[in-house]
Amino acid sequence: MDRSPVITPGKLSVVEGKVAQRGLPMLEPVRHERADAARNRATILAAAEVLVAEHGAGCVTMDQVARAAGVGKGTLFRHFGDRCGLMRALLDERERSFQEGFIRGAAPLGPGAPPRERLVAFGERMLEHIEIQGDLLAAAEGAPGERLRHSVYAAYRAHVTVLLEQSGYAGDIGYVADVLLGALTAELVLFQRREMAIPPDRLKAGWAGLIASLLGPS
Amino acid sequence: MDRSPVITPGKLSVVEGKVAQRGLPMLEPVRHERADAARNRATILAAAEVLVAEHGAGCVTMDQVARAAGVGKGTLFRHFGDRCGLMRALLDERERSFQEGFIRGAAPLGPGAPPRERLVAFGERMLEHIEIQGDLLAAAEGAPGERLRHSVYAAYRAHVTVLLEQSGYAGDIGYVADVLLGALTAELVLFQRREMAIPPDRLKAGWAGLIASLLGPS
DNA sequence: AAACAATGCGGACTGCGGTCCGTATACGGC
DNA sequence: GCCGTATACGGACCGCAGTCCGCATTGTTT
Repeated sequence: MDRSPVITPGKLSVVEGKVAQRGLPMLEPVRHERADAARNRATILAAAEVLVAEHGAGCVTMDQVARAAGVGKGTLFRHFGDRCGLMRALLDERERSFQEGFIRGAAPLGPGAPPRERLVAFGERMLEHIEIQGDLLAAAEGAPGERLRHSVYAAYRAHVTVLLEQSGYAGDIGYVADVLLGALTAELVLFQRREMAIPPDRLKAGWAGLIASLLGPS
Repeated sequence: MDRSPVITPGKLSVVEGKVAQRGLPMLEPVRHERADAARNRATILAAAEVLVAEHGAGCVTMDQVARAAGVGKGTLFRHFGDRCGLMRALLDERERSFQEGFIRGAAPLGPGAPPRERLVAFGERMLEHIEIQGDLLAAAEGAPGERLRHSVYAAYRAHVTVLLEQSGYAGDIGYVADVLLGALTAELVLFQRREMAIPPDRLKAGWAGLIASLLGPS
């Protein structure tokens, strides 16, 4: 797990400015992905996409993907680390446009609207996202807590934190952000939708009501 | 999975009054556990307890438990269904006394105190519970959503729902109950404690503040 | 006590995620 | 074009959760 660098180059061609979990900034030299590797990654993603569309994200095994893509299993794991990594890669594009929406998109989701409304819009948008990508999101969840460690979560958390702050929320903002994001978990939402048969509108209303209760009368 | 009834008899000797998920009440005849089976269950639990204490809940395999208990693997799965079932069984006793605490115990956790205070006390107690049983709780979590399906969750949910209602909360009580319980998940709390190094006091304060914000000035 | 279901037992077996390492291939330097 | 090395590839291999099914034990009935 430490031996092979597994760079997962999404689109970075320069040193990623990221800092490892409480570690030192990584100033490693840029390592270039080989041409065949890039080709293989694309092939694998394409094959995986088809299989997932066909059988559902939960029923696709890594061997199936490898065989369908015509590559060895090792290649697959080299590129994506583990099963969840592959699923996340499949989500990636849509996730990215989703993030664009609330960072630079139009109000009320994007900047421009008052923070409370943005918060409500964020939740509603996320619920729709889960509605569509539910299976994939569920399949992308790995061991307990992994979700929280990932950069996607950090982005959501930062967003919610800022909005809470701008709303003038008085309590422990970081804490509340985590709790609020818990309401928008694929695990919970899929349960509410499928097992408790709660309609999307009620979830959205519930979210809006929650925000309203929290931030008090404005 | 359907073939063998797997009754998991904790202490019930009469028909369990439970109702299956939106199903009909189960009026099946009482089947009682054979003597050797009961003996084996106890042996297994004892062995598992030792192993978990020794190596941590996450590092104990089912084969290890089986070998240590001197039984076959099949027996183990027959009794507990799956790995999580075994972990839950280990938690069971402590969980039960925990539940006793807020159902029939002394105020402010138990009845007698105003519902808001009971809610705060409930969260604080749960945080302590996670502090102590964290590893086991994490190991007991299975596939995403399984937690929510279990009767323990139903009990917590019912409790929180009632308290919210008694507090005169105006919004969607069921929804808010689920969200609040999300704040008391082993997954989240262990992450906050271990990876974000948030001290217990801040979590308790965060919870209390959250309740206060939600229910407004009293 | 004998015979018969019902229930429980054990451990070989399967399928899957993930690793390892000997071999093949692409790329930079000459 | 040729060579050396960093990089990537493949698939045999491992450990673990969970299943299956022939055999053993229990306790019940007559």
